[in-house]
Amino acid sequence: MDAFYASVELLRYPQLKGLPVVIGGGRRKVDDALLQHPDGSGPREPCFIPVSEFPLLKDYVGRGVITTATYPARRFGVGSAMGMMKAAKLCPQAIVLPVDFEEVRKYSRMFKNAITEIAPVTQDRGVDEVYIDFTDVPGGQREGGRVLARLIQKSIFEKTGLTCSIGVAPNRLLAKMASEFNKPNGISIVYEEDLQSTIWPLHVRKINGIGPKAGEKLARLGIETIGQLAAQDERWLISHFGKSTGAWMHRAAWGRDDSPVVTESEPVSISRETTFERDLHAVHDRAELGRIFTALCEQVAQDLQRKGYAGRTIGIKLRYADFRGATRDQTIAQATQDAAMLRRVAGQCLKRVPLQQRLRLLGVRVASLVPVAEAALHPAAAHSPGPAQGDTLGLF
DNA sequence: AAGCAGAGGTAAGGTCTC
DNA sequence: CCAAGAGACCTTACCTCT
Repeated sequence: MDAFYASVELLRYPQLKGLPVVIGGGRRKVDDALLQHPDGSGPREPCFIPVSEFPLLKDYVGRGVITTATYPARRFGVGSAMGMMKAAKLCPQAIVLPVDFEEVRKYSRMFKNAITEIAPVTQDRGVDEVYIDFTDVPGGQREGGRVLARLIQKSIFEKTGLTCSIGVAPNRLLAKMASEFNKPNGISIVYEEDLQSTIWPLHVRKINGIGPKAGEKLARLGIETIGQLAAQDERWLISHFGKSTGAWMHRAAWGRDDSPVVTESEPVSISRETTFERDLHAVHDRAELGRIFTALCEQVAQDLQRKGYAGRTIGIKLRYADFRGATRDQTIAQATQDAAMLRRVAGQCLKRVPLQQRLRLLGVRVASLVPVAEAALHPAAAHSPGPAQGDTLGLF
């Protein structure tokens, strides 16, 4: 989907079309003040709110990053994952809106439903992306897939008012790259024969899976383009990147990918984490950290119950003020989805980590998940959470 | 008794993606 | 004075069992 989070907001506030808008930053839901009449006469229609009343990036205070920027904002150099303060310097006049996850999920379901009505074999890749298997869709091979891609774009637009970009290729690896070639609202077809002409000139970072670290390491080895990567001996790549990654890199550079479109999958872990508004100290801010910690455990427990899972491996994650991180986890005998149990075990994990430095982030994670069928029928069973956890939380 | 190989689990850290 | 949140997967190390 094109600038998904931002495009969803533009449906609600069409007066912002064509303007630089960024989504991200705060933890707020919808900006309540915006939706109320300044004279206090009650709520008003979002589409009638004058552009001049929207909050601007230059007035933003606090932590956070950009989740999505509209294309007009991107022309100022603003983009996903950029710190808000840096973005404010590049484009102070941009309008800022918080993420509305509920709304985003609603449109995510809508566009995915539009796709599966046409092509039933799909694999989720987050809220705004899917892989689609064209193989057995009637007409899926016409014009290399362009006809079907156009049909899908049309259906998504009719049902949601949103645009997307589609890449069609013999496998997922190449399709993903192809989808980047014609944004926004574009279609790109890549054939096997296009490997040398279209793929090899691209930078290695365009391969889905080669991130900043591998990109840097390849650069240090004198490899910039995918073609140069393809020219390397597989054994040499393995010697530098390990058996699995090295072999994969070699295959990827040659456009080879036989991974299937996986339609169903079980989650591996469920977690919640939060960055504090200011860095907190385990001793000095003990009470506040304790509250946040408990709330995280309760949220994870709620997520587990809602999704019907229990887990045996309970862990914490923290980030110090200097951005170094640490994780600890512990596996227990019996899978749980109980907030008090999570808090007890996570509290034990916390004791195993140095807490002299201030913290900026705390997270709670549950893994080794097992489905719990009854969870939906008996949510939050009212059994006693056990004795107070005061001692296990002594550090807080 | 000591050594080794392979499988599987646990733990910690890191990388990558949207 | 910066750098979110959720989740998947990989590597390495260590331990246990066979």
